[in-house]
Amino acid sequence: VIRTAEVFRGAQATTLADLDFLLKSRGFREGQEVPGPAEGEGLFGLVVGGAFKVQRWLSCDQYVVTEVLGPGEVFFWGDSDRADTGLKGYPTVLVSLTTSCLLAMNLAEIWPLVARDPVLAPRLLDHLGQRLGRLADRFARFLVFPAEHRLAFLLGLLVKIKGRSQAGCPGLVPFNLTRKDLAAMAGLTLETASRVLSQWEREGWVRSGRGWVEVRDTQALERLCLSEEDHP
Amino acid sequence: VIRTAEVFRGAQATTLADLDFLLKSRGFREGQEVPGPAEGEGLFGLVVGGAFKVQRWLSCDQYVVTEVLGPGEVFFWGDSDRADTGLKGYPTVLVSLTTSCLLAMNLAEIWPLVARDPVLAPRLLDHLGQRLGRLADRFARFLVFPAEHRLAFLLGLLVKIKGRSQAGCPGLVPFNLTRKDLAAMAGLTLETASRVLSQWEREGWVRSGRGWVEVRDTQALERLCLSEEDHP
DNA sequence: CGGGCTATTGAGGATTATCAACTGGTGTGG
DNA sequence: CCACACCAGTTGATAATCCTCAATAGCCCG
Repeated sequence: VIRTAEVFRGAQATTLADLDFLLKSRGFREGQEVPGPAEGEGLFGLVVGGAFKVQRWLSCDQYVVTEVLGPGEVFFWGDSDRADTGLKGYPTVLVSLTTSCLLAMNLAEIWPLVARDPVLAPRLLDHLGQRLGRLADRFARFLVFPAEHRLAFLLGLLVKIKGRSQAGCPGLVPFNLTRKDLAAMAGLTLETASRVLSQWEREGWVRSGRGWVEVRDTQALERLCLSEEDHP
Repeated sequence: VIRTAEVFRGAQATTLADLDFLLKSRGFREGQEVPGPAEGEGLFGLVVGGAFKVQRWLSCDQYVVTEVLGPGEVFFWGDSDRADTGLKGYPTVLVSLTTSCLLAMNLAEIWPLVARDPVLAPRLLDHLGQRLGRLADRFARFLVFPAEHRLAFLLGLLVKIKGRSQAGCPGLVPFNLTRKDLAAMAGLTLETASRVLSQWEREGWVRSGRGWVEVRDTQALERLCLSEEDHP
């Protein structure tokens, strides 16, 4: 399994052997929370199957999903995000969106491997760099553009995550997704998310139900994203 | 200069020598744009002095500032952001906020150094990880919280960047900052940014003028940020 | 069958964008 | 040195978006 991961491709045999030994596989049911690292430690992980949302609590009853990690993606979960950054008292958590599988190890133990294997470091840096770029993109869009654009862009990202449940339905988001989740990812309330989806359903662009969404007209949604960025 | 940078601390002597040879120093006047990498190449850089804004264009007349890089911060500027990600046609640019100095080199040439030096990779990964975490924090806040919170949080970040012009004025943002820039960083229009600042000026919490802002009551602004996240 | 959760829909209101007019400072060129 | 344009900022009126609150319907589970 480790060998097939994009981030580890081309790594030395000894590195792969060490990873084989260190990384522990863990399964998660839908909606289950990934236990965070212990005090003063960190967690390094790789998503093998399924998907996880990175959820940031803003208050006791409100959260925002900052990222969705699909198969092949990696995370560095610092020791409680360091005291000075982040929303104090409300930590970041990882929650599985569907039946998922994860490989995880102590964060501290990855550093010797990174230092020793000349392939690993560039791979991981590139991976993080891409993530930073994508988040900056979403940040810019979601600050400025209206609800329709945000949801359309978000669905465009979500359907690209490959999953088992998509067999035969290419436009189906491959995991459970309530209106509340969608709203938390787009920075909206579930009411507005519901309204936008209802409108799109009337247009015939999507189909949706309790906990699932299927995109039927990808181009229509792409037009909603592009219409506001292109004025040449 | 290279030796004093946090990201390079503890690196091998040969690494530092190589960096010394590869990194070229470049000065920038206020408002000047950093020339991007050539087609198919990339740029690796370290901010030595001053500050730069990472500016993302959304349309021909609107941009958002996704990050502000201060002294000691590093950037990996990919080859035109890769075709599949980002806002097509409107690239990301780096613009200096004040008289600034930068060390830069070809991105491709950093990989051998990273692969060889066991200290460098963990440092850079940690640096990027922190940046990702901070951006996720801003993302969550700015999606959900109102204008006052966003601006207060933003000013809190900006005054922490150390600069020459702050000598004697600890609350002064150490570079030129128009209302338009502030608005672009907070995802607001310059009118609302102006209104909020005027209000704060009446309260005596800030002072501001043409292109500068000084925070006089840090705690008042911190209260504006905290009031909405803590409901225990 | 009832309780809880998800989703839908409506009305009202708060926030913020948009448009517009205006002020004052800065720099430029005659 | 002054007139001028121009830019940054301010302020007001209006409008649009989206949130909040509330009521209701449907689905799943015990």
